[in-house]
Amino acid sequence: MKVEKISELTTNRLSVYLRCLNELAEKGQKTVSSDALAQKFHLNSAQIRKDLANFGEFGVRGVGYYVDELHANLTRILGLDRPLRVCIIGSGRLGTAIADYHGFKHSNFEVAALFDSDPKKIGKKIGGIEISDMKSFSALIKKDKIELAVIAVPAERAQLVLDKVTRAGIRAVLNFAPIPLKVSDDVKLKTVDLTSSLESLSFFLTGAADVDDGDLKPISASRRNHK
Amino acid sequence: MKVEKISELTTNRLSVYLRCLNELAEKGQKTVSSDALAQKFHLNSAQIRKDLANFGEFGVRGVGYYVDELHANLTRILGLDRPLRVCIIGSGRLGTAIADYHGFKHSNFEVAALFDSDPKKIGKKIGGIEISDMKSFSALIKKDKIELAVIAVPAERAQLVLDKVTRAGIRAVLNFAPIPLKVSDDVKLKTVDLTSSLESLSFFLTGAADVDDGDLKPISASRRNHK
DNA sequence: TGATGTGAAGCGGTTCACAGCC
DNA sequence: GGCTGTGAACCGCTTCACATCA
Repeated sequence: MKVEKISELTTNRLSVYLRCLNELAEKGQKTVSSDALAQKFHLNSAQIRKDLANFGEFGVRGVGYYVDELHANLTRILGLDRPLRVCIIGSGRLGTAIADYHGFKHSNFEVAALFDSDPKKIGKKIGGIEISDMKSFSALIKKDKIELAVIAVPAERAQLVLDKVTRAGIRAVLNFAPIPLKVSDDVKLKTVDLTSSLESLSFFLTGAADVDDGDLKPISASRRNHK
Repeated sequence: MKVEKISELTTNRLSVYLRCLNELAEKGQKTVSSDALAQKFHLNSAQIRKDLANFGEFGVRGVGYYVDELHANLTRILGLDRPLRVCIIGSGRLGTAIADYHGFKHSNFEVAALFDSDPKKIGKKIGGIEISDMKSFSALIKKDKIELAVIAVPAERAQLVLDKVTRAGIRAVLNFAPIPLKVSDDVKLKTVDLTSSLESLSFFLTGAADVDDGDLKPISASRRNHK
């Protein structure tokens, strides 16, 4: 097994497969075929087999994939076989909504810190987590061994925050600020741009577009980083 | 000018160009070249020219694009030249965060209604908008001429809500529930999957991946709808 | 001259079709 | 027989390169 270049399209799908396996395991199903999975997501079964084949031969010919085994493999492949601590920067509505997001529970994510620079917010608690001062950012990141950051601050401050995040040694960032950010080569940045998503939907309302099912396909806009 | 098939990748970029033109206009810049735009987003200038050429010849050879003119054209192309009313279904943290999202102000979006089915929440106000009962959904959608819906309810209820949205005549939906949804062919569904986004980032932390700049490229996972 | 608009080439991801194995 | 794994074909988006025009 050799890891070639894995595209983000693939990792996104792996994550979706994993969630599906969770459900199947709960239902007590032992095996699943690529075809059965494909039908759930309305994609091609070869796609699924190819995605998985990037990482090994997990299937059994004539049988399919063992649910538990594949679940364990996907969990390991995605790096979810250990707790991952996340911090959220920006304790406005969006930041606190994410801090509180129940969807993370099933994964191994733990929101370990919330930051803001507004003195009025610092010290308050959201879902059991106290909002910390951005001034202590770097120290807390190291102390709590935080590996992922979510940026939920206004666009104007996003670049500054990203730089601080990078300097603190964090290498994976989910950004909600709708602005092109420059990021160093060894940091992975993903941007979710809500306005852009809505505007794209608006375009489809104009009738100039076919309604194609855009799912498990590109979704939100984002900006390409510094090369 | 004939509208061919426009991909969602293109519409996402159009939205990003538009935001950039806003800034340029504020700065008082009169013209901009595809090359200058390309450098802002670190993408290819031919990409930008091709994106725009789908809709007409907006540029002037030897000069570039007139900022104001292109801004007006993009606004029209994206269907943002009239108010677009949006409703948000699910008044948890995520729903209310979106209702309050300042990023929508610059566009022509107006959050016209917030829905929930929890009697304890109905009647409360978020950012000046009262939370309405899901029971009056269809009636309110028609009365307020709402054209876009945002689904921010738990995964278990998402399909039911989507069906209701569709029956009410809404044809563009932004979904935050991390679950494959079936949708009728004439409705455009976009899914933003936060868990999947984070899990994808987690994969990059394992070191199995190159860090490529994934920006203005596929971002969040979502599921393909019913064909 | 300088920047657009665009056919053609290039590239990456998806689908097909079938060999291989349980 | 059934389903995986995979080379090859296919397809769509991106990039190149250049003709075109102010």
